[in-house]
Amino acid sequence: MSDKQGEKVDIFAVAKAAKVSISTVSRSFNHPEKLKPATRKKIDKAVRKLGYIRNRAAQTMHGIRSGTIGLIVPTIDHAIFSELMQAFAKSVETQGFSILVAPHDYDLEREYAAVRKFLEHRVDGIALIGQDHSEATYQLLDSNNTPAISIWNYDATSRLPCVGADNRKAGEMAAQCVLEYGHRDIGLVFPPLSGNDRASARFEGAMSVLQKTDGGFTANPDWHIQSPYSLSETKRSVSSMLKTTPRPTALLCGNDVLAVASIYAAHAMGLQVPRDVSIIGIGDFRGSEDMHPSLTTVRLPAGEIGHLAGQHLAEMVIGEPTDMARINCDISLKHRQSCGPVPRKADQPKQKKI
Amino acid sequence: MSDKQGEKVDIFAVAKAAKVSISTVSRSFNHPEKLKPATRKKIDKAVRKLGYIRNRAAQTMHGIRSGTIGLIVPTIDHAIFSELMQAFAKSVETQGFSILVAPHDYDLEREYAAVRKFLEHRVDGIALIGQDHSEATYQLLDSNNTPAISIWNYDATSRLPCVGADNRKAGEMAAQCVLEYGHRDIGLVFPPLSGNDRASARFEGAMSVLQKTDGGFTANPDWHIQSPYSLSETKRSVSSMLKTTPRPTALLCGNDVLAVASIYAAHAMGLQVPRDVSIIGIGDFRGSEDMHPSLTTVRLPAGEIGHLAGQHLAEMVIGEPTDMARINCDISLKHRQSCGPVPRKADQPKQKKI
DNA sequence: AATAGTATTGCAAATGTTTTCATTTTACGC
DNA sequence: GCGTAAAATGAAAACATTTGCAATACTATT
Repeated sequence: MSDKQGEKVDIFAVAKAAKVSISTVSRSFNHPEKLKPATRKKIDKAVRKLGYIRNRAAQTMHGIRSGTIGLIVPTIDHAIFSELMQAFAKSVETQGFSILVAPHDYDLEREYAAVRKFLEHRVDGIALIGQDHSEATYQLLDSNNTPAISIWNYDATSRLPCVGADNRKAGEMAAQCVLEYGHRDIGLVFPPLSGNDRASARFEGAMSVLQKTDGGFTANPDWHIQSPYSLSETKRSVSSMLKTTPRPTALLCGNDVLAVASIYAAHAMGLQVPRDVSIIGIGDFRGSEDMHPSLTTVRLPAGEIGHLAGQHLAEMVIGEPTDMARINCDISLKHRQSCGPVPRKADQPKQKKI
Repeated sequence: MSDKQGEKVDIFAVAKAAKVSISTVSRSFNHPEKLKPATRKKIDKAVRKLGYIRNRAAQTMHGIRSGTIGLIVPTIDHAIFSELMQAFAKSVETQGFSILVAPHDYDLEREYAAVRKFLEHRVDGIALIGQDHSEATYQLLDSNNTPAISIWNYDATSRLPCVGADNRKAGEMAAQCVLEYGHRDIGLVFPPLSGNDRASARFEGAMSVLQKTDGGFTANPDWHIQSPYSLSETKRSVSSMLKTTPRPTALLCGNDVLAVASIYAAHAMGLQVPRDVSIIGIGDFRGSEDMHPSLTTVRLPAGEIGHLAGQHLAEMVIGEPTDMARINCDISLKHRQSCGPVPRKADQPKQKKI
């Protein structure tokens, strides 16, 4: 394979070894069809002999694309973004791009910093999660005419093109589902809403449906938990909620992680799901279907969203400046085992309301 | 903030706007202390007015570091690598690097391709998972004197510096644990071993301990499953293993995903864990501790490994060429609920215990 | 064999920075 | 106010490529 690397091996070294000019070497990479086959072969040989590797930085300087796309996520360490990232990465990779990744820990200042840094690297495109971004971030993107896309939340009025699902509707569907099972004593388990338009939209959707229920939804403040994406913390707070008397007969969770934690919390205190308490999530993360009991949830197709987003952004980068597109991916209620009808009165620990 | 972007805004534009030379502008970024405060202020103003963003590609061409580090993982979409990636990303980020990520789907050819691509981008360092890589990959790394590190598996004879845990020992500890609970009828649930030195090492470790058990470990071929990282498939095959008569009294799983799937499989067929069957994993993924029953497992500190690896690689990039280091992170057995003593004989097929 | 036409190849300018070295400006002691 | 050292700035080369244009080498046609 490669030779000693004592000398730096650049396009000049290759040219010299192949006894051609550097222009010809360059062409052999960028327009191989313009070379005489014999020349191409000579160059290939020299490249292999020297172990030459092209320098994209030098190419980038010519206004040629850098071949990188930036993906900025709240956190890498979360099932839902993992699935998204994987699909996104694969999809842009097939178009020849590499991806730069940065987590910002739900901090919009850090998100801005990440965008800036990526622009310094001259990424060809940038993908952000959701629509909650600082004004500075939006302006930076605007003024730099770097293609950008927002992933995960569909919003017909988004400032950036977006590929995502309707999180409000997801909240509505989840609420609808528990109502249809007859529940009225419903606990809410959501992540912190600020700076997180996905969670906010779900919450609003759920509340709007619940509040116009005439059967009388009980909005008990004790039954409304705000919990971070952490199984253990969520378990703790859900446990204490389930210890109230009476306790809610159903838990509507802002995402599947919280729902899974809720199920564990219920199990740990000896309650059966859904016999004693029904639990519904939003997301349909990897594993939600296979757990026991399997989790009833509103499916948001993370893989599909990631794939489409990647494809779309790549097109924006490569293709003509198309008009701004917004893609709304279908969501669907997955009826599984964790939701069931309201427990009979006798089953409850003490009396139930009305 | 920024002005109209009609004209390209480069260092010349800034220089002109600030009425200084480009050298001065460049210095204001790289050696600000060498500028007269007044000049610095003028330049800052021009930068802000024009919305200038430095071009790292141009810097990189000067042999200056690109400020990127490549991380190549088997898959992004897997809890264990997520945690690792997050820690790694944060750790190199504090040193000012951005990270390029590529998944290779357990395909060493694709891993090679990813390394090549990253080298074209002139990454300052490369991190790979484990020690199983193609010869071509190793040679490429060698000849390019780009700092590289191998993460996740500690191996005293590794070709690259490594930061990881002793996977063989993890296998031994898991085996030791189930033996100490008295189990002899032990089922094995592992991922495919080829091209995966982590899983192979665990398997070998486990087998070596089991085979020198004099109580008589039963190596039943029906009780040895090879299953991909998929809850549903694993559930299926574990279910059928648990239907054999007699069935194993304990399941030793190559990682926590498989262990969790095994627990779900057991639950789904009405078995209790650990009353009817004990289950142990390896990894201690996020969630393993909080599930119900909590998973007994050998903890591999993914976060710590990722953090140390990032720190170490950054040092290799920035600092003097230090001698090759290998870091072995501690692992520990987490005794939790999913493992217990062997069920009394009477309990096995029908009868309930006590 | 000469000519036109075309397929290859080479030259040199351009890309956006950093840095060395030379030059100019400033400050300070007398 | 002058000389000198130190501080600040500028000019130009260097970095590794791509590409438009010019030059050269073929091919086919007469």
